[in-house]
Amino acid sequence: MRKLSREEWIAGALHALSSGGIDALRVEPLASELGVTKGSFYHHFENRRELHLAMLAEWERLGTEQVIEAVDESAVEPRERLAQLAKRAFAVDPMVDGIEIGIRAWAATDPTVAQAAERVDARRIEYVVGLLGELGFTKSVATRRARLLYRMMIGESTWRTAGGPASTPKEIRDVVDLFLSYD
Amino acid sequence: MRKLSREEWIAGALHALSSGGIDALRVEPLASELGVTKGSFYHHFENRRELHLAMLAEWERLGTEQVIEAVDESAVEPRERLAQLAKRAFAVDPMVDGIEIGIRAWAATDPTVAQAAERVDARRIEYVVGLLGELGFTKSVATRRARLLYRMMIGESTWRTAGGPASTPKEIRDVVDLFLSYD
DNA sequence: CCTTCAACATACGGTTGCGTATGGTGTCAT
DNA sequence: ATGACACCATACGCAACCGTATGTTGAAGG
Repeated sequence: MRKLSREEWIAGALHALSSGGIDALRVEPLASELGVTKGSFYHHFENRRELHLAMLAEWERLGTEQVIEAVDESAVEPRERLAQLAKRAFAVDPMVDGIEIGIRAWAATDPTVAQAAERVDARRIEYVVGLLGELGFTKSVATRRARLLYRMMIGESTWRTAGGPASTPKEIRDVVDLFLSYD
Repeated sequence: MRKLSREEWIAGALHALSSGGIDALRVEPLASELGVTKGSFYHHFENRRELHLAMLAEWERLGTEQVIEAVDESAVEPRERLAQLAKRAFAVDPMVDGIEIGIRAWAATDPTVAQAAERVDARRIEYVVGLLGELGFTKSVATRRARLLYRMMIGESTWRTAGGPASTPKEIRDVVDLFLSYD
């Protein structure tokens, strides 16, 4: 009899979300994939909603603080931190891409998810604005540029999920350079 | 007894896709929303798959040729045509946004959809590359810039669907200007 | 060794939705 | 008016899945 933790259920659920969307996340198939029955699920969670909220919280943590901390520790120069961030954001990881678009498609029908996505977006953009500020951009230009850059990063995720080829290193450099050119 | 055409079913299906994703597109609820029963559906379509393919074909048509024709007819100057395209791409239309992200989330699990999305993306980018070429960019720069711009447009759709605020006119102008600056 | 409890299995009722079979209704041409 | 046909309603069997109720197992503590 296999024993699972609540965290393993959440990880498995995020994997399911990534590869099939929130509606493909069904308790019984997921249990089957994890090698148990739904008896296990309803021991760890009240219902599907509770799992959904736990997934959302986990995504919010993984997609903001964890990334920001890693980038901050990678370099001191804002120019280099921006490059590191771009490298991460444009990194090919179908799992991460799938979760990202899965959450955003989900947000279209669930206000709670939409609010979480807005918080994540705001936090990420705020970080990029900070970097651009350190690089000498005015607040207003930095904000506009950060929003542009962020949209492009989301676009990259969405694009790759739909089967498109990833951006090349040359293209990524082009992005950063383009966004660092003054008005 | 209300009478529907096949086209009305497709339009209704695209609406359902837009507001709930492909998994929320169920025959019986959709029939109910259209004021008929599923007897009507199975008269016009063999099964759900046939509806899916019809939706895909309709999206492919609406999202490429129809837009390109409209833009081409709107102006002769490539600079103006690019502005028109940006205006359209960044226009706030929850229905269009929803369909776009719905298709792309769907593409993650259905190879046929992924292929259609790739065709659409290629066709759209090809058009932008043509515009940038007319503006004096070299083929390679034009291609890179077009891909950047296109990712940003997808990002805009995805962003808005998740509840984010639309780009302001000033931001849109900033995008076009930024992308027209030479290397 | 025996209790206890966390972790899981199993069985069940209820709902939703797919696809089929068959019957009804309005419209049009002959 | 009467077939013929396009369009739709209704009823059915079937499968997937949710959540609950209840039984089972294995390990840790006394």
